[in-house]
Amino acid sequence: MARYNARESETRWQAAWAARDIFAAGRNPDRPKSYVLEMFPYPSGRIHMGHVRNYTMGDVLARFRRAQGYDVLHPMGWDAFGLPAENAAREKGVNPRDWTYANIEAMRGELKAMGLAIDWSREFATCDPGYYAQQQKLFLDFYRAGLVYRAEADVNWDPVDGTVLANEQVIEGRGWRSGALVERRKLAQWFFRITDYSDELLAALDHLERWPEKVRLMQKNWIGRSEGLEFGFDLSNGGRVDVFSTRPDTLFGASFIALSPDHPLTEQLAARDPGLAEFVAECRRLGTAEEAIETAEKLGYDTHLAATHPLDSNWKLPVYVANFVLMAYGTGAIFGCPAHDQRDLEFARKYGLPVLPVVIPEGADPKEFRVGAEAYAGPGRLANSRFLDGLDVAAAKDEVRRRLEAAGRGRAVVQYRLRDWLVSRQRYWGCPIPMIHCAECGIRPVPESQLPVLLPEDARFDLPGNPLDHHPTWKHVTCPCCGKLALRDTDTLDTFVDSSWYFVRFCNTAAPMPVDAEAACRWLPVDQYIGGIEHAILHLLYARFFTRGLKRLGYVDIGEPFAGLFTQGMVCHETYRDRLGQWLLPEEVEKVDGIARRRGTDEAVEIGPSEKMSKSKKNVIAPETIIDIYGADTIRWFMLSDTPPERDIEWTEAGAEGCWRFVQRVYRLVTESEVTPGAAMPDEVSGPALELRRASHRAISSVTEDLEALRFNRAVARIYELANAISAAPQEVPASVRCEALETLVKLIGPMMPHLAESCWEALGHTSLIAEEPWPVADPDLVRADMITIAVQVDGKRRGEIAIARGAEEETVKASALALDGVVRALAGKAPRRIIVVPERIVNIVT
RNA sequence: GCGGGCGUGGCGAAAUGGUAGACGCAACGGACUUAAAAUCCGUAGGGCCGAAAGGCCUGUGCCGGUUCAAGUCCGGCCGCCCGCACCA
Repeated sequence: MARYNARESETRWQAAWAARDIFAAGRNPDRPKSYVLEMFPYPSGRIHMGHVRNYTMGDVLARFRRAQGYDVLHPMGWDAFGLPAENAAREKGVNPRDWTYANIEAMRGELKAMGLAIDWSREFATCDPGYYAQQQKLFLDFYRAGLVYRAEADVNWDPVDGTVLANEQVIEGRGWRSGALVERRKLAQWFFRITDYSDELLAALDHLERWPEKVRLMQKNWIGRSEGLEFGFDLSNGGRVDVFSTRPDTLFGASFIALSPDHPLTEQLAARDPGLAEFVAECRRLGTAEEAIETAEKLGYDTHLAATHPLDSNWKLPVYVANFVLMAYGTGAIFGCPAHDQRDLEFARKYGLPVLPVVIPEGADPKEFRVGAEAYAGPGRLANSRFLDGLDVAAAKDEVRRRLEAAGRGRAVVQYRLRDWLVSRQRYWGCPIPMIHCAECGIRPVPESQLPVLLPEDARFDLPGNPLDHHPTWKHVTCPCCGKLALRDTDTLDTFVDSSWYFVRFCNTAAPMPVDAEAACRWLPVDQYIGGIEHAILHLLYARFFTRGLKRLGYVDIGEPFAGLFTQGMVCHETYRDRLGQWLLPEEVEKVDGIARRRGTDEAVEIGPSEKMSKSKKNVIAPETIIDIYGADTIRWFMLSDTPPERDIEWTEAGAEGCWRFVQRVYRLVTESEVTPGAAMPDEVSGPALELRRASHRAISSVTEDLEALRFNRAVARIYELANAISAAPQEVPASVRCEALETLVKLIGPMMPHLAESCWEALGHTSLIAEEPWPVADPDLVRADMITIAVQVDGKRRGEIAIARGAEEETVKASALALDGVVRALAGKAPRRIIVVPERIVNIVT
């Protein structure tokens, strides 16, 4: 029996593709283009199953498009800057650069073993000086265009590691590595002015039709647009405080003013009020951890200031500092209307403040309506509000706005939750920010002639803090303006900057400027982007912003970077624990008759639920191991089979074996069939031969449709059906028909199991590469059968089926349906009242 | 709390309002084999009747509705998952 040798075949075909360089993009400028991209990996050292799933999907699409006649760009690169390299340097004494490039080397080998149809000539790493040099140029362009600025900001400062931490790296108020309590520090930092595009980033979401609804929604919420009124209250100390409200209609229900603990006025007051200073300190200790917020009591501190109601100068409101008011949103101060805001209600109840309903639900009596434990946030008519009484909410909002605007005390504003993007990082392994700080001239960009600002290779990692900052010489430069001694900016850019334009650079990785306009025009936007949902906001929003910046600068002429987005599910596996509750690796466990034991012992192992593969739970399978055992095509087939691509998939040994068996089965089908390549198809085929031809063309039709829609699991099922039809075809089927079926099968598996397909194609007598063969086209006459089987129902219950010619007369259909035994029995002599015939679908006889 | 998604055999899942469970995994029976592996053939939602052929009932989380016809559409529950969350 012929055995398929995956290892030998895969090496051989990978070499054959490389020798002919068939995956190079841009070789067919006359063809339509297709840019297929998967989110590039961080070079951690090894590829994992998530990568395999992601890159398999992208590869199938890239190969499918190529076969369909597109000029395909399908590149690969490395998101290579970032903290892990620096940590490795601190912990193991290696150079971050050496560590990173060694990882890239290892991972490139693993990716190549997957047989990906990638144009490797375009490969780059974001830590290549050739890339980050261009990024520095872009940073300066953005700076000159007003899209970059420097400002003081509160940041998470880890006093032990001496660096700023991202929010995600602060766990319960402590640095994730050092365990030290994180401090809030005000530091001067660089920002990208993403909020310039708040409205546009929001509005354009509606046109991203090939993006998952979920991602668009998440971005929408993140941008968080709300319309309201900003207006001021005069204070008894002669000052004034501005508030923002989306409910100015409830202004006559106001009971108090609340300032954020971080409000400038709070700071000013705290300087002379130790009680307030203590209160502010306590608020900061509580922190912003989600759990703390959820359970924290509404706390306030009475400043004993009085605020004058803007619509009634005799009305005074108490001014509190409250722990629930965020400086980051609106103006950092609110007016509290307890009757119509749950949070304000809780606060009012605690401090004995009035709760006056001013919006009365339709049908309720304004005199009777009371607010209990729940604030009323619904629609209604205004009451207890003087000239607003009787108006609905919208009209009341308008009226308050009109009056406050007329009085010069307020204005309609649109608030966004989105904040500018802080890109400074006090770290070594990133793109240096090309700025110079001069005592005389201030902050000056590094002149372009002096770009790139390269990272020093002799940094030390044995000290806490930023290695660039305590490098003995690197930061000392002369000012480009006055020539006096000055200092480099020692911060590096957030690595999300690197990934915000890498897909643009792929269009021409050798361009002496950041973007080769002609190449960008040819390839952009990315037609299909594939990656994990975890980037739904950060990376995908930053890239959308960056594209707009690039457009403003004239580098690109597209509105959106990614025309199509697909977010794939995670790869999961069962978890295992020993008697002591310690996690076990899958290879430490063996299962006999469904009972799990520690391999080589009789120690019972507890099988836990299937969860995302993670090092901490040890439920990981190394792709390399699977490729070694079964080959790349098996692992690729697994990733595409059974589970819809957007859902989580569970890796199982049995499933992998099943895939491997199918690989062997296809190979056997091809090599054990007697086929005569090129034999002429008989003019007339009928019976089983016709059925097989139909099966082939149906498969072409449905697999094509499924791949277009990225429904890989359905495409796989259709391919199984074809394989089953070929197996089941009787001897008498002519070799030409069998050959057509086999060639179809091989072409259809081509994008999914490319090595197996090449071997089979060769076995069928071809000397060409299937990777260069066009995608098959279905004959519509063969896709639609002449004879069809339709179900016959009586009163909606299935009672039989009839085989009938397609396009048969309705009367004929009715007659055959009524003649069925089952129908006669079910009717039991009753006359049908109505017979519904849906052509080619169903007959329903209603009594 | 707000927003979104999902709920179908032992499991992963299919199903333009039109034969529910395609296809795969696991399972079971058989063939081949000294034996095993591999392979091939067959069975299979649940229940009942029948020697069999076959027939009947029931079935897509629960309750109701629309329709000749509902896994699919509408209303109301229940459960699970994800995202956001003191956003004024």
